[in-house]
Parts: sequence; structure tokens; C-alpha cells
Amino acid sequence: MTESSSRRRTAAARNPGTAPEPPAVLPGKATINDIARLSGVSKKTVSRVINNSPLVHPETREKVLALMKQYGYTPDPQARGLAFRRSFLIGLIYDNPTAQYIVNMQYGALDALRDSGYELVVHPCDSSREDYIDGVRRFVQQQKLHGVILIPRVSEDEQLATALREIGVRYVRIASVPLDAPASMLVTNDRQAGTEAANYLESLGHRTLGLITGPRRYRSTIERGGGFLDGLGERGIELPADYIFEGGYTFDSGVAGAEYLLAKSPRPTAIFACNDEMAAGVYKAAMRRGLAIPGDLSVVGYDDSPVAAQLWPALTTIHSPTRDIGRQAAQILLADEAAPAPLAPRTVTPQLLVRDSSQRPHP
Amino acid sequence: MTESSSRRRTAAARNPGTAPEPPAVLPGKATINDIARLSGVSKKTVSRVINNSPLVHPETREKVLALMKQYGYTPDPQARGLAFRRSFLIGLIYDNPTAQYIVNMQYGALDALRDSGYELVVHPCDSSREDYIDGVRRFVQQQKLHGVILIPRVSEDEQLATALREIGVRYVRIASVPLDAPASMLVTNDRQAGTEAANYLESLGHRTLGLITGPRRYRSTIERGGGFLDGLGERGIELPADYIFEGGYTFDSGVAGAEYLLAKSPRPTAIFACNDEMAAGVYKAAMRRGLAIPGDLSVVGYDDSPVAAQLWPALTTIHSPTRDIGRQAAQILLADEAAPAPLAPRTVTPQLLVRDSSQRPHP
DNA sequence: CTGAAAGCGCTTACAG
DNA sequence: CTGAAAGCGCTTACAG
Repeated sequence: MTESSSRRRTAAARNPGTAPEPPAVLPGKATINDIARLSGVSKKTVSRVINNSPLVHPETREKVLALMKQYGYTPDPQARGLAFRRSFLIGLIYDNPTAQYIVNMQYGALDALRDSGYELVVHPCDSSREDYIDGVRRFVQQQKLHGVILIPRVSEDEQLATALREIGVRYVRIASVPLDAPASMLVTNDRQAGTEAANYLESLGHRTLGLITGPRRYRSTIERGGGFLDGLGERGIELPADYIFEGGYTFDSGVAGAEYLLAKSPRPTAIFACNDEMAAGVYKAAMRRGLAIPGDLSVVGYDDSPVAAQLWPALTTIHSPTRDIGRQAAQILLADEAAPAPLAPRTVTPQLLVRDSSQRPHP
Repeated sequence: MTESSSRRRTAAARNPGTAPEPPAVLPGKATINDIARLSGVSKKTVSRVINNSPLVHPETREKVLALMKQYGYTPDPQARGLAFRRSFLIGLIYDNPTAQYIVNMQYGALDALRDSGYELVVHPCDSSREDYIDGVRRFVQQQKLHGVILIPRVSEDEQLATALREIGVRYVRIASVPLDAPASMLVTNDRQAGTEAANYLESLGHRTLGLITGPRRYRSTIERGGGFLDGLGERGIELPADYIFEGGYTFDSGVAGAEYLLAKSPRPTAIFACNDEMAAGVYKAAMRRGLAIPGDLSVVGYDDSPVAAQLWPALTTIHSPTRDIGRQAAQILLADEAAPAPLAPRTVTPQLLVRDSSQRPHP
């Protein structure tokens, strides 16, 4: 009864022997001391219950759990954090990908964090700046994060991964190739998805195709475009180098790529753009030339961003289950550290989503 | 020297008299005790420096500040939080607005939080659920948030605001009308922007116009659409009720609204859609009918979402400085509580952004 | 202007 | 299986 917090308590709570505890909530929020006193055990035992220690008698556990529930007790994350020397926060680190991608990732991560006591802290950064890794390091150390999720393109940066390893924080890298130990990777099989796009267009009958890639320095570019070329190759179609345009994942670069490709002879009957923004640019270029989509030109994008459904005709594209990926990433960070590491990285394969921008070419 | 942390320190650090302190970092992170010991004051004085107390001798302050800098010391937010009984986290609470809107808001808020020691925690929720306020309450109380930012539509919910007031957490509501005390409001003058759209279309010469609104239950709908009607009225144009369609802020509702309006006689020569998604739907309906934009139909949207620039022709729309709004919202939450409350709410007026989807009507 | 003591709500290390 | 003591890194309340 010398615990300071007991001063705030009601008389009933102070004299556990006199009357049954009222189900009413305590004034102010209950603490571990309150639960300990009410259940007649030490706070260390309550702590064991909180932390799922096996070293608690089942009956004791039940009693403590019941009281915690009755009083709506949840441990204070700050106090736990101080004692644990780490917080109950997960960081999401990214450098300016699509808004929808970020948001879906956040929803997914939060799906996994719900009711876990963990929360999500967002940290956008500019990976083109020399000192961005310092910024991430400060963020992680200052907040003593429990773990971080890295999404492309920061996920592709080995220097960042090295810095995080030095700090000793756990992380998950979401990328299109296994860049790290399986336990800290979540692979999106962009190559396979690119192949699927190729197979689909070939099966429609297209033989003259164009490809608009992303910037060469991104792994996703290599995988998406490479998979597309693989797929065509397997089906006996060789895409000449001058039917490949390196875009910048922007709308304008999509316009430029399409202008270039549509001026070629023979003109491609189908274009695969490695993201939807560039595919929207292809629409613009095609329409300006009076080419009908999909009548004169089939277009396939990548990402299934909001614009894909809002273009007319609606864009055939590759759908990546981003929310699900976010959920898995957070789950990996929450998983028991003692669990055995997986032998192979978890892998997700995006799927082709056929809409209205693709059909057989003119005979 | 009986502070436990001193055990970890180097001999040099333990004997401040013997040699000048090395600029080298301490093993592990420096704590308030280290800084206190090194500067020869009590940790309470260091605490005063941290908290900008005026009750510190300038020389003392300088010395402490210098040591803090030399050792890269930053106070532990968890420890401060535990002692302060609140955290250094700002919550962003929202219910499924546009991805770009959320992301811009996050960027803006983080602009303001940079180097402040505060971080941003995101909390999407589903305001159509009965118990969503409980979820927010738990989030705020559990994390002992320093403040929260509410964006539409949760910002329009009086019950939520009441619950937050009861908890005693500060909040900023971003909404199109002043729903609360000026100190906790950030108003986007959607009405004025709607009027601007009307003035613009009238000045181009349009006399037969159509309006596609959002759901009636949103304040933004009332303001955007109302402002548009105001603007037309001021210029002597009365929009008949059957030239107004209540949409749902979705692409499909935009299609439906345009199908309806374009079937009318006389056919409107211009349509104002209260968000860009619905405007994209107008494009689809117009194109299906073989109507050229802007030749046969001018279209104005609202939001300046990514799709606006990616449509063809590029969409004339209303641009709201969302990132700036996010920055201001966070600044309000960080501002000194002792500062005098503003007499009028801060107000931001979105601006018309003319692109290629609007021109004079056919003669 | 400065400091010693007690406390915030938890956990670790040790003992039984 | 359980607990008393000390500690995590700060601040409050009090005293001078």
C-alpha cells in the first residue's frame, strides 16, 4: 500500500477485504500496481501475465487476466518501452512512390498491428540526398523503433540496410528480388508478372509490340521489363532493341515513349508500360494521333493505381496486392524472434487484371 | 557518480578534472545524467535547458547546450513521455479520403514536425461503424497523444470532437466550414472555390451548365456545390434543379451523373463535378457518346488529384494546397498552449487550375 | 538561479 | 511458480 498510485484510489479499492470490487472503472487509468493489488499478487507477476510468461500458475493468470479486463487495463507503452529500451512503434520508410501504394501499404500494416499494442509511424525521405540515411538512423534510434518496413526504392539501398543492421533494428525489405536474408525479405515477383503480360498479349495475337520501361537503376524496372521480354522470347518473339523505350515512371515519359514507338514502322499493335502513369501517357499520345484504344492499339499498364480504372477505356494492368503485402510485412516484424528463420523468402506474385484497353490486333 | 549509467562510461568521462573531454561519442547513447555530470550541474538543470526554462543562467545554459551538441544528446522521448504523462506523437485520423490527399497531408504534417522531436502516427478508421469513436479514444489514450489532426470526413463528426474534448487531447479539425473554436479549426474555403469555378465557366460564355455534387451528408458537398450555384446566381444564371445530380464522389457516380445530364435538352455545354473522380467519369460518358472535350463539353473537377493531369485532355480543376494545410495543422498542435487564441479560424482558399478540358462553348 | 528526493509505469536481475 | 529491490531516463513538487 505504499505505492504512490494507491493514493488516487477509492477506499473500496484500498481495502480489498471489505467488499467485492465494483466493476466501475478506477479514477484515472489503472496501472500495473492496481491490478497487482486487486488480484493479490506482486506486480512482477502481473508483468509476467502481460508478457505471456509460462512461469505463472494458470489460476493466477486467469485471475489477473480477469481483473485486467474488468478494469480495462492496458499496459502503458511508454513505461514498457522505457524498461524494455525499445518502443512499440513500427516505422514505414519510403521515398515517394505512388500515393495509392503508400496508403495501401499503411492499411495493410495497420491490419496486422490492430490490437497488438503497436502503432505505425511514417517516415518519408528523399533517398537522392546524401544524408538521408542519417535521417533514418536518427529516426530509428531516437524512437527506438521495434522494426521498420522498407518499400521500393529505399528497400533496394544496400547502404541503408547495412546502417539498419548496425543499429540492430529489425527490418523487412519489400523488393522484386531477394536482396537480403529470407527472414527480412518480402519479394514481389515482378518478373513473373511481366511475363504474364507478355503471354497475354501474345495469346491475343500481337506480334509487333513496344515496351516502355522505368529507369534502369530500379530493380523493379529490370524485373518487369525483363520478365516481359522473357515471356515474348519463350513464345518466339524477339523484341528489337529500338522497340524498347526507357521511361522515368512518369506520365510525361509515357507520352514521350509512346510518341517514339508509335512513329515506328511497323507500328506496334500493343504497348506494355511498366507503370500505370506511363500507360496514361500512352493514352494521351495515341488519342492525339487519332488511334483508338484498343482498336488500333492495345495498352497494358502495371500497378492498378486509381487512374487505371478511371481512364477510358479502363486500363488492363497488373494488380499487386499491396495491402496484403503490407500486412505480411508487419506480421514478419511482430513475429517471435525465436521462431526459426524461413529458408526461402516469402513471395507474392502480382496478377494480370484484364479490362478494356486490350484486344486482338486488326487482322 | 552513483548514477547507474556512469558505470558504463569511460574513465575520461568519469574524471572530468583530469583531461579535456574527448569529442568521441560515449559508448551507448548519452543520457541526461551524462550531460549533467560532464557539465557539472544537476540533471534538473539539464532538464531545464531541455525544456527551455528561463530559470537557467545563460552561461550554464550555453555550457550544457554545448555538451549536448558535442555528445549528440537528444532526450529520450519515452522517458520524457512517462514523466510528462503524454507522448511526443501526433495522430492523423481519417476515414478513407483520396490516397493523394492523405499522403500530401502526411508530408505537410511531417514538414512541420521535422526536428521537433515529434513523430506522426497514422490512424485510418471507418466512421460508418458504430464503435469507431471508441477505437479512436483507445488509440489516443493508450498512446497519450500530444494532439490529433482530423481530416474530412471524420473532422465533421461532432461526436468525435466531443469525445476528444472529454479526453482532453488537443485537436485540429480541417473542414470547409468553421465547426469549432477558431483555435482548433483549419478552414478550406470550398465555397469560394466553387464560386470561382462558376465565374470561370460563365466568363467563357457557358449558359447551360450541369452540376454533379457529392453526397448531401458531407459539408464539402454543400460548400462546393453551393458556392458554384452562388457564383452562377450572382451572374444571373439560374441552374434548374434538374441540372443538378447528386453523386457519391465515385467514378461510377460521375458516369451516371454525366449520362443523366448529357441526355437533357438543352444539353449542358459545361459540367462541374465536385471531385476529380467524378470528372473522370464525365469523360467516360462523354467519350462514349462521341462528345469531344472540350469542343462539345467543358469539364471542371475538384481536388487536383493525380488523375486530373493524367486524363486526356488534362482536367481543369480546383487545386487545394493540401500539403500546406497539413503543415499548418501540425504547427497549430505544436504551438505554445499559452499563446492567445486566434479570433478567427485560419482559412485557406483552393485555387482554380485551368488546363485543357475547358473552353468557350460552340457559338 | 539551482538541486536532492520522489515518482511516472513498467521490466531486469536476483533470490527463493 | 512468485516477489522485493533496483533501474530505465526523464520531470514534478518542494526547498533553498
